[in-house]
Parts: sequence; structure tokens; C-alpha cells
Amino acid sequence: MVLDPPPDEALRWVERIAKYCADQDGVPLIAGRILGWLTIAVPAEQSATQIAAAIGASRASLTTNLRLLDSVGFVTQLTHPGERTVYYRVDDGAWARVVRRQVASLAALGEILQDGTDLVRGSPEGAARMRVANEVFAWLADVFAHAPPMPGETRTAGRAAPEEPS
Amino acid sequence: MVLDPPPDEALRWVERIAKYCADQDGVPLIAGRILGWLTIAVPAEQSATQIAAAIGASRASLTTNLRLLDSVGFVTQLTHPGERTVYYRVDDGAWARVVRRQVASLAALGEILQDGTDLVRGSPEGAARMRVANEVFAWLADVFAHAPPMPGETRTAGRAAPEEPS
DNA sequence: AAGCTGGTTCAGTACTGACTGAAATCACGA
DNA sequence: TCGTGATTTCAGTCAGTACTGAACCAGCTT
Repeated sequence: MVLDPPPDEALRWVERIAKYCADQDGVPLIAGRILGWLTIAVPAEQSATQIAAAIGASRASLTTNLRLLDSVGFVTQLTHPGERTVYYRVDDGAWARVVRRQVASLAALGEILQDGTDLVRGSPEGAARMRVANEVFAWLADVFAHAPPMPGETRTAGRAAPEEPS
Repeated sequence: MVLDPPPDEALRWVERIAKYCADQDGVPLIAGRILGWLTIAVPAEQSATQIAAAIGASRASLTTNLRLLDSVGFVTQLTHPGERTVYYRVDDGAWARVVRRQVASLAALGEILQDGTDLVRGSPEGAARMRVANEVFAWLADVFAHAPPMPGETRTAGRAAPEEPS
């Protein structure tokens, strides 16, 4: 099968996504590229070799990063009968998961700050400072508690970011 | 002035904060320690030397990282008349800013995905995939648009995360 | 002026982690 | 059982960067 090389415009876009992933999320650059590419790839199913060609990375890197993306559920594998090749496609909820991860991460930070409250007990000035910090996270939790359910979400999610089991 | 060494409990907590900053935000470990320490330090004003002693880092590192924290407005400098020493304290809105940064970052990601919509035009299957992704970010923007103002926020903030000018 | 003291700059070190090429392994067909 | 293509593992390279020690600078004090 001849792969038509992806247009420059697409590659630039993929690069933006990859940069975001690398800078903001700590995801390896190549993993970001894969994610970006699979998001706009047609057809959605792409073999590792195809992806490697599209984004210009080695097969070895593909193995590593596809496994990473798979382990966090950002891509799903699928195979066709009579074929040995494994195809990958971006999971429908991948980007939702990115959002949820970020939100959950903030919630975790809120927990930590909460725990710090005890440390400043004894100093009214310190306690006040800590209260200001905690209010922000209380506000955040509140915002999501009263938010409509995320698209693709089943429940209204009383707590910030429940992760579905693998 | 004799500095009483910070209790173990406090140091452990500072370390948790630092770890969060380093892992989730890409902030240098020491900067995270400074931020954590200043959050629970009593008194709130601490000199670079004091901080260095408390978290066990070199003065040089303090210079670098205090400047970093200052440049993003997480700490503020203050001086006392008749003294040369510069004192630092955590900015009241520091943690709010952390939250806002994260949210803004997600909004930016939403923009990027939005821009990708054009790339899949021509393939109904790809367009559908992209729409699913965009819906999540639309939902997120909506949540914050209808949220009560963040504590310490002046306006109701129609857009996600306006940064006050320096 | 000399000597402190607090602050900054700079060059070097150490470390982490992404990425790759090549070897090893696996799964299936003949 | 052998061969072949796809995949994985592994060791090594490389880049980026956090951190530090040491030298340097600027005011104050005597």
C-alpha cells in the first residue's frame, strides 16, 4: 500500500499538538505526534509502520510510545481477521481524558494544600494565608460539582475526575 | 538570628508540593520547595538565606529560582527600611494563578484542536471524530463561563483565564 | 580605605530521559 | 521444521537542564 505523505499543513498541526503535550503534560514528543496524527488521520486505523512514516520516527520509538499511549487508554489497538498487522486508532475519549487528567491533577494539589493546614495552626497569620489558598481549590471543586456532565460522561460526577477502570 | 530548623513534618509536606510542581508543572524542584516552604513559613517574610537553610539548597539556586518565581508573580519581594536584605513572601494569589494557568493551558489546547477541524474536512468519519474532541473543550469553556467568580477575582471572567498585566 | 555582607553571574558537573540502531523474539505460513 | 515479516527488547547516544561552587559586584560600616 502506497502511503501518500501527509500534507505540510497537517504536519504543522501535529507538531503544535505534540509541542503542547511535551511542554504542558510531560508526554514524550513522539507520543504527542502520534496522538496528533491519529486524531486527524484518515482512515482512523493506522498501523505502526504507517504512523512512523507519517511523523518521521523510528519503529522502535513507535513501539515505546504506542505502548505508553495504550497504557493510559489514549489509543486502542485493533486487528483485522487474516491480517497480522496491528492497527491503532485514537480512543474516542482520549481528549476528554486529557482534560480529566488535568482537572484531577489540580484536585490532587488541592488535597495537598488541605493537608498543609495543620502545619500553620498556631499562627493566625499563616492560617489566614493558607485559607486563601484553600478557598481557590474549594471554588474549583465547587465549579465542577455543579457543572453539567461532560460529554460522554455517564454520571454527573460529584467528585472531580473519576477514572473508569481499565 | 538563629533559625530553628523546620520540623520534619513540614519538610515532608514541602516535598510533596515540590514533587507536584516538578512532575505536573515542569517547575524546577527547588522552585517548588521554595513555594511550598513560603506557603507555610512563619513569619511569611523570609530572606533568601533563610529559605536556603530551610530547604537545604545553595544560595545560587535560590537566586535562580526566586527570580523564576518572581517573574511569574508567585512570590513578591519586600524590603524593610534600614535593611539591605530582601525578603520574599508567597503572593496571595499564587495558588490561584497555578489553577488559572492550568485552565488557560487547557483552553489553549482547545484552540489547537479547533484549528484542526479544517484538516479533516472531506472525511465525514474524521470530522465526526474531531467533533467529539471539540465538544469536550466546548463543555469546559462553558463550565467556566457559567462559574461563579474565583475568590479574589474581580469580574465574572467570561473567557477562561485572563492574566492581569505585570 | 579596608573589610563585611548580601546578591548575582558563570562555567562546569551530573542527571534524567527521549530517541535510535541493531539484535532478539514471536507468530504464522509453507 | 524452516523462513519471513512484524514486533519488542536492549544498550548506547545525545540533548536539555537543574544544581552547585567559586568568583565577582555593590553598598554599608568602621
